Amino acid sequence: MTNKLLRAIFDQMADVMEILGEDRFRVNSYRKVARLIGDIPTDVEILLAAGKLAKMAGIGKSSLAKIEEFVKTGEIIAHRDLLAKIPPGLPELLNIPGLGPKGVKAIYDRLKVTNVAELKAAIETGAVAGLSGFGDKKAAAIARGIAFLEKSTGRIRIDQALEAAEKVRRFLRDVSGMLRIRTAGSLRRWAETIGDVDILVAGAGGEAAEKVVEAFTAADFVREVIASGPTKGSAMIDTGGIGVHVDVRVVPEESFGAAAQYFTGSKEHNVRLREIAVKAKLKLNEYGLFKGEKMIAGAVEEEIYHKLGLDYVDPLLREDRGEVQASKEHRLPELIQLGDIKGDLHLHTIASDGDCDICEFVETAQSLGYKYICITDHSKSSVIANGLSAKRLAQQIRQIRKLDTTVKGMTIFAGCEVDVLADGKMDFEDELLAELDFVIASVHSGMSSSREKVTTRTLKAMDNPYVTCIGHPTGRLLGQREAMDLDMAKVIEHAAETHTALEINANPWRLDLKDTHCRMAIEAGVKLVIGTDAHSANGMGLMGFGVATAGRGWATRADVLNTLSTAKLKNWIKIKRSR
DNA sequence: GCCGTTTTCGGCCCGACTGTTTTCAGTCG
Repeated sequence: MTNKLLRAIFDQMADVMEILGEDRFRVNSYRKVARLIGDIPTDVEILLAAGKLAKMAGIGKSSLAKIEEFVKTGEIIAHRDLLAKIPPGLPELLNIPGLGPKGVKAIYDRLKVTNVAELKAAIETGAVAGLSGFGDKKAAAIARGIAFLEKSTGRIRIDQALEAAEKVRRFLRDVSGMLRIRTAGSLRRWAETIGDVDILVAGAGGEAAEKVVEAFTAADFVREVIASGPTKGSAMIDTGGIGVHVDVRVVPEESFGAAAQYFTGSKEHNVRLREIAVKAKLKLNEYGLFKGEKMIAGAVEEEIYHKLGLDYVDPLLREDRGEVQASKEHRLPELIQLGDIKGDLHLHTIASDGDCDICEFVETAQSLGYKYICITDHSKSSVIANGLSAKRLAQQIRQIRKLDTTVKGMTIFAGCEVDVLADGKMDFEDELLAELDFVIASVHSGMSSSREKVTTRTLKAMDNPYVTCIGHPTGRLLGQREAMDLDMAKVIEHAAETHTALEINANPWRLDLKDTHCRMAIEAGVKLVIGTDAHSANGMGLMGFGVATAGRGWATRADVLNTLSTAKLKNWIKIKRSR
C-alpha cells in the first residue's frame, strides 16, 4: 500500500514542479523514483529496513531521505510545500491531451484558471483562444481533450487492443506500396492494459508512404482523425463498440528493425539503449543506429542490440526492470513459450457455469497437442456459478475416471476450483479433496476486506495439504474491480513454505498474478500454473495471454508447472500431500 | 535529482506533428 501511495506522491511532486517550470531533468528524476517504487512488489518499508532501497539505481540521497521521512511520519514536508504553491485542481489539468505543463502554467498565470470546470468556461468565452501562443485551433483541441477525458475509460484490455490492431492490419494489407506490417508499442510487449495501438508499416518512401497514411485516416472504421502527416497517422477507431486510439507509422524498409525497436519501447527501455549508444559515440533513433553519418544497423531489430554489445531482448522484458544490464551480462532468461505448455488445469464445464462438456475440452486439448487437462468446476458456495455439491463432485470424479480410461494419449485430471471460505477453510471436507488430483483454492467473496483479513485467509488456504494452487490470487478484474489488498510478500513466502503453486489466470480480464508478482514468486522459488479459466472450448485459446504474462515476469519453462510431463506433474503434486 | 573505467561538475534520448509563428515552442510517444 505504501508503494502505491509513495508513487502517487512522487508523481504529484513531479507534476507540480513541471507546472512551476523547474528543471526538467530534476522533474524526470522524481518521475523515475515514482516508477521504480510503483514497480517493486515488495513493501518499501521492508526494502528500506534491509538497506536495499539505497542501492537501487535512480534512488539517490534526497529521494531516500524523503522515503524514510514518509515511512516514519506518514508524510513528506517537501510534498506538502509543493502542493501549497499551486491550487489543488491544477495538476489534473495535465491529464488533458494536448495540454502540457507550459499550457497549464499559462492559463493559470494569465486567466486564473485552477480546475477543469473553470478551463471549460474559459474556452467557451474565448479567453483561451485569445491568449498569445494559443488560438482557435489550440482551444478547440483542448476542448476535445477534455471531452475525450470525460468519456474515456482509460486504458483498454489487451484482447480489445488485439482486436483493433487486427482490424487495422487487415485493412492495411490491401493498401498498395506497403511491404511489411507489425504491431509495436505496449501491445507487442503484451502489457496488461494498452493506452494506444501502434502499427508499423514498412513501405516505399515519399508518396507511397503518404498514401498509406491517407488510406488509414480515410478508412470507414475511423471515428476521428487526431493527426495526419507524411509518415504518421493517428486516429480513434471504432471496434467492438469502443473507441481505440491507433497510430500508424510508415518507415523505409531499411529502417524497419530500428523503427520496430523504437516504437515497441518501453520509453524507459529505449532511454537506456540510447544512453549506451551515446557512450559508444553512436546515435540511435527510429531510422537506425548511426556512427557519424553512417548507418551501422537498422533493417533488423536484433542487429541494433548486437551492435550495442547487447543480447537481443525479448519485447516482453523491455520495461527497464534490469533487462538491459542482464543482456549486457548475457544472463537474460530463456523465456517460456506457448509451445512449452502441456496442458490446461483450470476449466469449467456445464456442470457449474461453463458452456461445454468435458468431451469438448478433451477434443480441443487434443487439437492443441496437450498431454493433460484438469476439470475444475466451482464448489458449492459459489451458488451463482452453480457450484457443485459434494455429491455432484463425487459423481463427476467417477465420470472423469471412467472417461480417462477411454481417451488415448492424454490424461484427464479430476479437480475443483474450491472456494476459500471467510475463515480460510475450504468449501469441501478434506476427505473429498483427497479424492481429487488437483485443487485450486480461490477467494470469490469478501475481496474488499482488510489487508490482514484477505492475507490471513489466503495463507490459511495454503496450509490445507490438498490445495495445489491458489487461483487468481488477487481477484482483480482489469478496469472493473480492484485487486485484493494482499500482502504479496507473505503470500509468496508461504507458498514456498507449503509447496503451493500460484496461478497465472490467463483470462485477459484477470492476468492474475501479474508480471511483477510472477517475478517475485519465481525469485522465491515458487512454481506457477498458467490456467485459462475457460468456460468454453474457445476459452482454452486464451493460454497465450498467460504465457506472455509469465514471460513478462521473466519465467522460464522450469518455473511453470503445466510445462511438466504428466508423470512429473503428478510427482510434484504428491510432494505436498506426503509431507 | 542522479550519476561517474573519460566526469564529484556537468551532463542527462530523439524526432514527428501541430499550431502559432514567420523560425519555433509545446506536446507526445
